[in-house]
Amino acid sequence: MAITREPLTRLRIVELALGIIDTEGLSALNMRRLAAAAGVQPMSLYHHFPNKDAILGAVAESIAGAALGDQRAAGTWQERTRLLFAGLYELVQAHPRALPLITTGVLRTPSGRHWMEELMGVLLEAGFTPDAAARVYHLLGAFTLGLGYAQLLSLEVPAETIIGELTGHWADYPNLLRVGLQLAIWDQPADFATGLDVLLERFAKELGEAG
Amino acid sequence: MAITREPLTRLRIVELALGIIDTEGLSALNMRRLAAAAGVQPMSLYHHFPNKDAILGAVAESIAGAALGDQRAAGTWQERTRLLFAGLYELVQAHPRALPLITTGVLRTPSGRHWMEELMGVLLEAGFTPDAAARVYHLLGAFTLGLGYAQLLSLEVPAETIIGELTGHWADYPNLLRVGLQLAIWDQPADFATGLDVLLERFAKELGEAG
DNA sequence: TTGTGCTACCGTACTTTGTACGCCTTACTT
DNA sequence: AAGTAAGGCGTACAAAGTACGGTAGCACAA
Repeated sequence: MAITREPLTRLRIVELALGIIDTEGLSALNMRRLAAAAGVQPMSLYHHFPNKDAILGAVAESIAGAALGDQRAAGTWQERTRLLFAGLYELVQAHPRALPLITTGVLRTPSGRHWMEELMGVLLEAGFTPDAAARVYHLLGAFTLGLGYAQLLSLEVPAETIIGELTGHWADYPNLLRVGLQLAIWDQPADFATGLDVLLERFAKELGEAG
Repeated sequence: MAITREPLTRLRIVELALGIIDTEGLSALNMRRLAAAAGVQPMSLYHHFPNKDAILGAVAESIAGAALGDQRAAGTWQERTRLLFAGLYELVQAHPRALPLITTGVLRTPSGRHWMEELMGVLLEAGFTPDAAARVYHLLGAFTLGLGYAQLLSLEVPAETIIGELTGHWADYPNLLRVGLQLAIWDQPADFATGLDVLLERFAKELGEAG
């Protein structure tokens, strides 16, 4: 009665990899660790992927597909844009530890390209010039990614660490002391919504003046 | 007549490391490469730093010191805040490839802490509650960092690569096609200024309503 | 002059991680 | 029954961080 383990597939490898990344971080993911999680010898992974990079790419694709899958909403261009970026934000929040992957990979996956195409469609249809549409994408994209990196940072360098480094020096930092733990407590989704609205409003005004 | 090379010092190691990071990227920096650049054997580096991480930390400190050194400006709180973030932005633009270091390290260096203390001083003095001050920092910080990561991305995945991946699929992406190269051409500093202004304006309004 | 100790630097070797290469087993086909 | 392809494995090597124990040159006291 042999122990029959789950068969190794691309999908299973990707799922396990994402699990490791989410719980232990990107740097904890290595081929031996991943193989062990799958109950298999390291070299077996290479039957399904040519190398580690390909696995990371597949992880990015998987994440992107799940969050950016089918975003086709109605409404004003503001509402539709907001929805598109809400999807991106969700992605970034769901897997902050995979962010470096997402940054370099998402827009190069089919789902990512679709998302981008959709966004450009919305903006051009609303009357933005190609130039202005690119600007909207750049600014909102940077803002959204930035929030993701802030999230990642708070995972990798917990507030206690920073506070620990400050003990004994509070006298030098009276204002930091006053703000204190507020720096660690953060209703990020609410702030994301605020920032997005403010920027969108600005773009709307520009559009009105130009159009 | 022996060839006398520059003596190895902490400063020299940091400068060489930053040079390698700036020109070849973080992943190109390893102890053997760094030693070779200094004209020295790898283990000699360990006389000046306990390990590689310490070198990276010193690089972060050096960068932070240069850009956030002494920022003590007069003016309205908006002007002072803008100046502080302009410094951060400058830092991020000057060494985009060192961004991952900066993200985890800058606020943990003396210069970074000073910057933070200064910022909190400006905001609290302006009448923001500690809570609101933290919010300003979070949002503007994420925005600024996000732009930095966008810069890094454009270095690591050049526009030609992405465009190359799209050839043959343009029919599927009519809107992307219309925007085309505009996506790669980006007056980022101008957009940084715009974004910063818009967000600051919003914070000013909130302050007015609350105060 | 000789010993003592300190600073800067180096050689060797071990560990971790990615992966090239080729073998083995299983299951299905003919 | 024999062939064959897919999936899995064992061995081995290269790149990179670094522990450990030197050595060489200099300063200075006895």
